Amino acid sequence: MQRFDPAGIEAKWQAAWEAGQVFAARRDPAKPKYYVLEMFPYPSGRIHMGHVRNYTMGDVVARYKAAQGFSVLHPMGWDAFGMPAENAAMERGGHPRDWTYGNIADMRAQMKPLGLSIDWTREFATCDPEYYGQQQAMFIDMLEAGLVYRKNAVVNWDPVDMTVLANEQVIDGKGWRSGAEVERRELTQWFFRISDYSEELLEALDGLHNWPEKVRLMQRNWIGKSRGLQVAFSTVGAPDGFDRLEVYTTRPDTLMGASFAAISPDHPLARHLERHNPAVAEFVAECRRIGTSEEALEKAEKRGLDTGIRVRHPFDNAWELPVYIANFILMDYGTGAIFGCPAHDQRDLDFARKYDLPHPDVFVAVEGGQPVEAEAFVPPKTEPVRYIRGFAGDEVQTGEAAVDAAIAFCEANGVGQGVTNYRLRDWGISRQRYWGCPIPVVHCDTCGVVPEKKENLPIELPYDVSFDQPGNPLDRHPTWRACACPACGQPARRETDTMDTFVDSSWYYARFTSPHADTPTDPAEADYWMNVDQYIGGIEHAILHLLYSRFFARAMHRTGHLPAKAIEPFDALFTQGMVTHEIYYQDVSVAQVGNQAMPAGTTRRFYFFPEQVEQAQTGGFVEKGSNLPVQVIPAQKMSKSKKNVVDPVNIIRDFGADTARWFILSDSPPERDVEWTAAGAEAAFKHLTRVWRLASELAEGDAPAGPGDAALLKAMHRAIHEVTEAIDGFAFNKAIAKLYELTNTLSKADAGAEAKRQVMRTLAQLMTPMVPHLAEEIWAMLGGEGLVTQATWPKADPAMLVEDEVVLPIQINGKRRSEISVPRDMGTAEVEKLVLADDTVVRVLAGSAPKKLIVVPGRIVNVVI
RNA sequence: GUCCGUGUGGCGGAAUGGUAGACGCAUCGGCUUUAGGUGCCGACGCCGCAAGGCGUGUGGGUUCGAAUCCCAUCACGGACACCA
Repeated sequence: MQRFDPAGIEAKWQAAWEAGQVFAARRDPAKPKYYVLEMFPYPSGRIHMGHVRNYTMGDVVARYKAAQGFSVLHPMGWDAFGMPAENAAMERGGHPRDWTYGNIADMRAQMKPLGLSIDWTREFATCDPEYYGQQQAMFIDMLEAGLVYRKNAVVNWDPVDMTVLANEQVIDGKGWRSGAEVERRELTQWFFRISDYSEELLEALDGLHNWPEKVRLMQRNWIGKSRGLQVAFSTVGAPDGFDRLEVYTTRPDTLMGASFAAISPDHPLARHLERHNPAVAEFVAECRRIGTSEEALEKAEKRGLDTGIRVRHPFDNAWELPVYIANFILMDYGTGAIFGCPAHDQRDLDFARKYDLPHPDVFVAVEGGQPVEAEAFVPPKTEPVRYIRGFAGDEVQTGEAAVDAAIAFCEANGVGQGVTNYRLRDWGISRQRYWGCPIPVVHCDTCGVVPEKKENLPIELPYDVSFDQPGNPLDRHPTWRACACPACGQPARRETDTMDTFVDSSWYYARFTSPHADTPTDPAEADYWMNVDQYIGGIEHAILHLLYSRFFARAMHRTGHLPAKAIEPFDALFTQGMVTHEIYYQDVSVAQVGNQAMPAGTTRRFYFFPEQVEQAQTGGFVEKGSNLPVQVIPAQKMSKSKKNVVDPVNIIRDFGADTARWFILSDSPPERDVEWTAAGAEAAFKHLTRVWRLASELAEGDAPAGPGDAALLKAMHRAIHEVTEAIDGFAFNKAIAKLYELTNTLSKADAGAEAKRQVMRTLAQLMTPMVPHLAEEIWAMLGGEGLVTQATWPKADPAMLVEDEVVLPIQINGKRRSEISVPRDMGTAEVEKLVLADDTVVRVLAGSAPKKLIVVPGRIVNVVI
């Protein structure tokens, strides 16, 4: 007999699919459509197991929907702009464009052997001028629609490299290359008015029923709608023009517990003081060294500087509070100024302790008033508390009601007004980098900032740039900046900032519907294919990418590039877990590092790739060859620096794509992390080999009927039902478990060859979404018609799914002690009679009657004694 | 620090208010094979000779009944706006 030969089988069937153009998406008004999309990859150069997992899941859905009669769109492209290409150019020479397109070619070649049902004719990269030219056109439309504007914003500035740093490039407040202390610097930048859509983006979340609840919750918190009070404090001893300080608070009920006010280092008052007071200048400069990320600000030690300025409490002119500049106040949230209530806010309390400020209580717990000691008393907003310094005397209220009352009271007394505030900030898209989509505007001395004419698009990146010095090569280019003003025709200069790569990925899903149209989208195509019916990707994109895409779809609708139904572009979202692997290492003692002697006991850690180690007889792992033991760290996300990576190319070479697909789907639920293990991959291969062998044997057998035909067919219908249900519910691991069961049942069945062949063909159909090559091979072996890829999904016969007898477990006080077998539809009274006659029940009751007898028909019985 | 998740045998997991551990891996026993890191058959949560008891991170609660719902707590992971 022949051997199972995945390499031969896979090449053969991929060629057959290609020849039949089986995966070309066709607009067919007679059919329902289904658009499956996986988050497109960044072309780093190699595919990794995370890609294999993501695209295999999408492929299961795409193939399953096609079998159910949908006209399926399943495209692939490349998120191709970004910093790694520039870093590669700086480190190894070469050009970002060559590096990127080279990587795309490599990755496409690595991906194709997976046998994904992708329509490759729609492929594009975001760095194709054809793509980013349309993006520039939309930028101009958005500018004209008032969705784009310029304002000053802070960036991380590396004073040695003289370049802007991404947050990722700031490590412990220092530039990653230069090691210099990072400064904050203000630049004029381009922004999208996403905050205009705060309320709409928030409300529309309620309609996204097929998104994970956790993602909707994260977006809700990110948008951060809050109702609060904006209140003006009058100042004492402030410079001219600063006689009032506007403060925003979400807890106006604690206004009577104020003990200080604090402003952001970027607040106009701080800016003013900075110019006139060296102590303030020094402190503010120190604050700016923390960087721009919210995370860094929150984690930094809370510090403040007393400005000497005082503000009067709005309810008591004689009550003065000191004004601090504090490093933890964000200029972008509220008014950039707060009042501190240490008694009821932990951060304020820490601050008050540090600077020896009072902390008067406003409320106490209803039962047993608790004084503020080590911790601030912060009850949830819904818990009632007794106000001891409220606006209306002693009263018991929840925080929520007290906030409303406080706002009403302040408004009535002319002290401030209730305002709704959002945490969501406008989207800054300017990047001072080369490898991105040029922002299509022109700076003219006469006309100011003018959008480029659409007929001049795309504004293409120049190829002749150098990366031998830091900063944006577009700024240094000898000729690229020079252009004519689109308004007056006089000599003018191009904008040299490029767009955030998140812009590129905010509309690629729409472009896939008409990838080569000479407008951003083709209305007929977009109308047919949108929305994405199922979007699949990593949870790390839960907020930014998905929120930006939701905004961008609305902007595209407003500028006429998408139909109204597409303003929520992703009908269903699935967030997959990561692929992890154990880490192998040895700690080796070293006497010296470089030419420096190290103290005794100093060790260096060396990591090993999985293929460099093997399991020893003792159960531990050893390095191949040397047989020296290696230590093992439990599985973590695959990462090159820890060498816990497995190259999909090697797995496909050794076992075939079907094995890689089968294993990565089988071992964990899709939303959770999956650990790649060599043993698991081998087991998957063995199972597929077994299925193939079973099919080969059946292909040759004769066809007498057998006594077990009926039972086998019943098992088949049950499997059809269960596998279909599991795939619908994105439970691919369960679908595979059911396929194992059917395989086992089939191989042991006491049935005739004809029935077995029928079940094997159905098994092949059910396996098609996961292991399409093996399924085609079996289908062909057993005389299936055409390609199994194009066969209609099998249907379970409902009559075959019902069991006549059911086993009812009998619990005694909730613990299972016995069971009875009864006809499926037996009445409760009769079941009770049988239960009370059960040996175990009789013995335990010992003559007395049960306190209660609960019968859940068809499920369970509980006897309470 | 803030927001959001996850936690079940030796391991991945199944069961989402009703028999905890489906299915797979590992392990152990048996059979086949010239041989096998092959194939097939069987056992397999923990304690216990057994009867039986215990058991879903930890502590409490709701319920006839809790892995599942609620409260608290611990551990691990993701996001934090210029990584993609």
